[in-house]
Amino acid sequence: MKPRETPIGLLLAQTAKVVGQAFDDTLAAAGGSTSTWLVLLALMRGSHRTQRDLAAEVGVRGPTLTHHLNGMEQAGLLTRARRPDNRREHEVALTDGGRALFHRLRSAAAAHDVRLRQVFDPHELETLRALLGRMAQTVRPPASAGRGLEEA
Amino acid sequence: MKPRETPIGLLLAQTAKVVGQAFDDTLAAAGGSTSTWLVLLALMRGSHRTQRDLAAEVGVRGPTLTHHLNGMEQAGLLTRARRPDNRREHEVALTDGGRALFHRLRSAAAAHDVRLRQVFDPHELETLRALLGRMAQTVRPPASAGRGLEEA
DNA sequence: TATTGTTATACTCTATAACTATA
DNA sequence: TATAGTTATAGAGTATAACAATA
Repeated sequence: MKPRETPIGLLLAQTAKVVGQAFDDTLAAAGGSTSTWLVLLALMRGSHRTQRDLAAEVGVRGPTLTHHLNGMEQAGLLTRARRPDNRREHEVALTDGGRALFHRLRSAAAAHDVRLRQVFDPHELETLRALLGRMAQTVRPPASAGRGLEEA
Repeated sequence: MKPRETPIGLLLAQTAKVVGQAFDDTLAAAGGSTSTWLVLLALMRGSHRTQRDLAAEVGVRGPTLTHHLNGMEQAGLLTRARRPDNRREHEVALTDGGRALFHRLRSAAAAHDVRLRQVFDPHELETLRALLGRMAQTVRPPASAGRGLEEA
């Protein structure tokens, strides 16, 4: 009876749990959270127009984004206003406070990343990136790849 | 201006999110969930005596474990009874239904793992294991390692 | 008193369904 | 009607504080 290796999926899940928790803690200490960080990051990138785009970028559904935006707006991090040219669409704009938090969280996230990187040499880091990238694509084929799993 | 690489922490978080979601879906399709799976796994391992041990093994606090055990007991997956020798401690025992679900989820998890493994050769898999292991230890030093970060 | 576990309560993140406002 | 976003509601997972039971 060979001593079964931990399934790679379980190992990844466990790793993600502790690493993710550590990341949460880091951001919390800087006055934020992972979801706030992801929203701020997407807003700063600016590669969106509608909240739908934004939600997709953050990786959540519309109501979930609305939920986060509500909290962030109340915290004075951003404002929402209907676009004059198409009043269905809402323009989400960061306030100075929002930008300030972004920078603080970015520093915290960067410091966290430095810690993570410290145990890897550049080659390992690249290897890890590549492997994680392939793993992600394994479970989530890049959008327009066709499903072809159950439909054969 | 170099086009900043995605921080490794963020990449790991994103990967974990999609891979974890896929794993959840897999288990849900088999009639379970990740937390149920982790509890079943720990129970089958049997390397615990008290619920405290069990909670630690699963990676949650006491009340969270109680919460899950409540649901699983109601679902007929397990029973709880005070130990005669020390009535403070509760013996958690899987029912036939619990064991059946364990096997079903194990199959589902195994199938999921096969999919994940398909994109890696054995060497890559070993590399990935090693890198993930070191990453986990970076943020969560193995228990009795001493903290020595803020206390220098 | 110390240990084991539960109850009460609450928070975060997420989602679906139904709704409003606009086009 | 179709699209953008919000509201209402719910559920899963987690936690802390206070409690009960047992030793």
